[in-house]
Amino acid sequence: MDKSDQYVLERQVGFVMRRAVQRHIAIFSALIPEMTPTQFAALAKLCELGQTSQNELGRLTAMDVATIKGVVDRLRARSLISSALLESDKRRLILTPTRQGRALYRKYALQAAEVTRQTLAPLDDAERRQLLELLERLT
Amino acid sequence: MDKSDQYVLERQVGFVMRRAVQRHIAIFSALIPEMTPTQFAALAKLCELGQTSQNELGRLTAMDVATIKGVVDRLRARSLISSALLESDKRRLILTPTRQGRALYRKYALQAAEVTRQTLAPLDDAERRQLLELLERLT
DNA sequence: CATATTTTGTTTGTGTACAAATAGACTGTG
DNA sequence: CACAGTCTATTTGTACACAAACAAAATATG
Repeated sequence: MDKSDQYVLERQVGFVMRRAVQRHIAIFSALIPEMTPTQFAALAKLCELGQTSQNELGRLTAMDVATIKGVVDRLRARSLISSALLESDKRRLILTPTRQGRALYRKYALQAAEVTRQTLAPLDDAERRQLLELLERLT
Repeated sequence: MDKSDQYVLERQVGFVMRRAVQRHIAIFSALIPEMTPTQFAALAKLCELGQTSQNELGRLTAMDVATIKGVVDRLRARSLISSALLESDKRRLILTPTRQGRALYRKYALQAAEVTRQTLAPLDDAERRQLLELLERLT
């Protein structure tokens, strides 16, 4: 038996997750064409907190420093968030959602929950809970 | 109650899957630093088939035309695959793994299966099967 | 057989995602 | 106080990922 018989692409978690993510993103952009999942995650977390540093926002949304910078730059370019250096610690870039940012978040919060619902539509309630629980344990 | 109460980032499938994928990719690149998961998927599928067109390889590995082109270009630049126009249908770019490509695939096939094992390590056997089954149904 | 349609591939542009290098600001300890 | 180490942010470079527009080749259909 060949060593490579152990490996079947379609049975690898990485491949299956990648496809599930692709479908999820397609559903997201159909329901919320105005922004990407990543941008919405950052905006949502910032609205929830009211205010944080760019670095902490990155940690809370699971984005590394370079990634969160790009996301923040694009949100700021659209006037959805504003930024200012913190006086008491000049390393920190403090972010705040603007009025438009908060409005956009409110506008899409229900839609965003609907994205999760549609993504999980092929599963029943118990299966949905199980999937989320299992995925969380992979973290 | 605020509309946005419906939305908690940490409970959205998209967010949880994204983090699970991040961990998976970290495990992959620790065990197989020589190539990316995407490159390995393309090489593996091509070795399995022996030969296909770029377009079909993209479909089988769930990559769109622009993505598979980039992946193929990089694999070819490393002499892991070769390409030639098909005489009987000059639209098609037929890909074949080189000897080095096949050798590299054989070298890492077991490791790639191990990546899946380590990724699923927090789960027991029944849970692993369940997770894969549930994820597949989201496709 | 002529042309409308489909298929394959390329190109361009935008947006994650992460590693590694750099710089400036803070903190802790001697 | 000095300064080594840490933290925050930026920059650069590479690699997916997908939409949209395009060109060339093949196929279908009238």
